[in-house]
Amino acid sequence: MSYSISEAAEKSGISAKMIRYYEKTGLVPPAQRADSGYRKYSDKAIHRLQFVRRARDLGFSVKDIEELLALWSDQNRASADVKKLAEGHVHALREKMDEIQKMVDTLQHLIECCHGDDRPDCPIIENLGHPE
Amino acid sequence: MSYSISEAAEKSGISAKMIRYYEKTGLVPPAQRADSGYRKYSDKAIHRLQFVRRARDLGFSVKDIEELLALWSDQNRASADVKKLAEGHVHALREKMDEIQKMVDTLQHLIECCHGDDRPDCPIIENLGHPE
DNA sequence: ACTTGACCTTCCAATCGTTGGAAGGTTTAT
DNA sequence: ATAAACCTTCCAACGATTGGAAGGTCAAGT
Repeated sequence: MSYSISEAAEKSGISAKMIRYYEKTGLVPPAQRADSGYRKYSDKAIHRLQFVRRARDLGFSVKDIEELLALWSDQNRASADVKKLAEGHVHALREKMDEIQKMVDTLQHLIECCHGDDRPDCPIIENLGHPE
Repeated sequence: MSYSISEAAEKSGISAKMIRYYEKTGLVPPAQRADSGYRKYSDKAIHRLQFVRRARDLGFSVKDIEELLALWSDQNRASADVKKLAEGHVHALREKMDEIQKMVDTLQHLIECCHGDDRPDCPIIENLGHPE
């Protein structure tokens, strides 16, 4: 049994556009083709796409996913390698969160200080103009 | 007194590349020019760049900064308009944080379940392959 | 006066992940 | 036969930033 690209898109949650893009950039192997030139996808190929989708949902970069796919299909992998990759990613995510948290803290403080009425006086604008 | 683009970059914390880009896209008005064609920046122009820098540090998009700059130079602004803009931005930041937090939670759980040794068994890879 | 190095200019390309559209071919159903 | 719903490739845009190439200008040292 094999599926068209739009069926593969539906089953994997990755748009047809992105499936073609992932193929072009080598993240997934070239799809088989029907006589018409249409791509067709086996269950295995779709499973691979689902793996990619899941990894992207967890925020992994395409580059990371390349490594994850290699580890996935490597029966002799060391789980330590997977763990290291995941830990690095979590670390990056935490840094991004901290960064955003700092922004939110600052903004929230300014927002609370702003009366938010018709008058022009505004601690938010003032802070942007003259941060201390 | 006026400054070169690299001096403006140093004083504002925005790279010369980006200053030119901001000018091209209309975020900041075209800089004055010396006879040589070199851009020159007044204290006021640099102040404007600092405003932009500060707003970007708080994560505002260039589009938002356009509005903030307009409000900044509008003596008749309503602080409510500034507040609304800031609140919208904080809301978006919080959503992004929540998204990342969910990723971190999932990943952290998987990482804790992974023994991380030479053996191939790995709950992280398994989850990517068969999420439940 | 001349050279050197540090600056400046514009223009074009790449990054990352994704979406959009155009122009054209194929399949499917009426 | 025809229309709708697919599919193909190719090219462009998003947002913010960086990089480089090719060439002009400035300031200092000799």
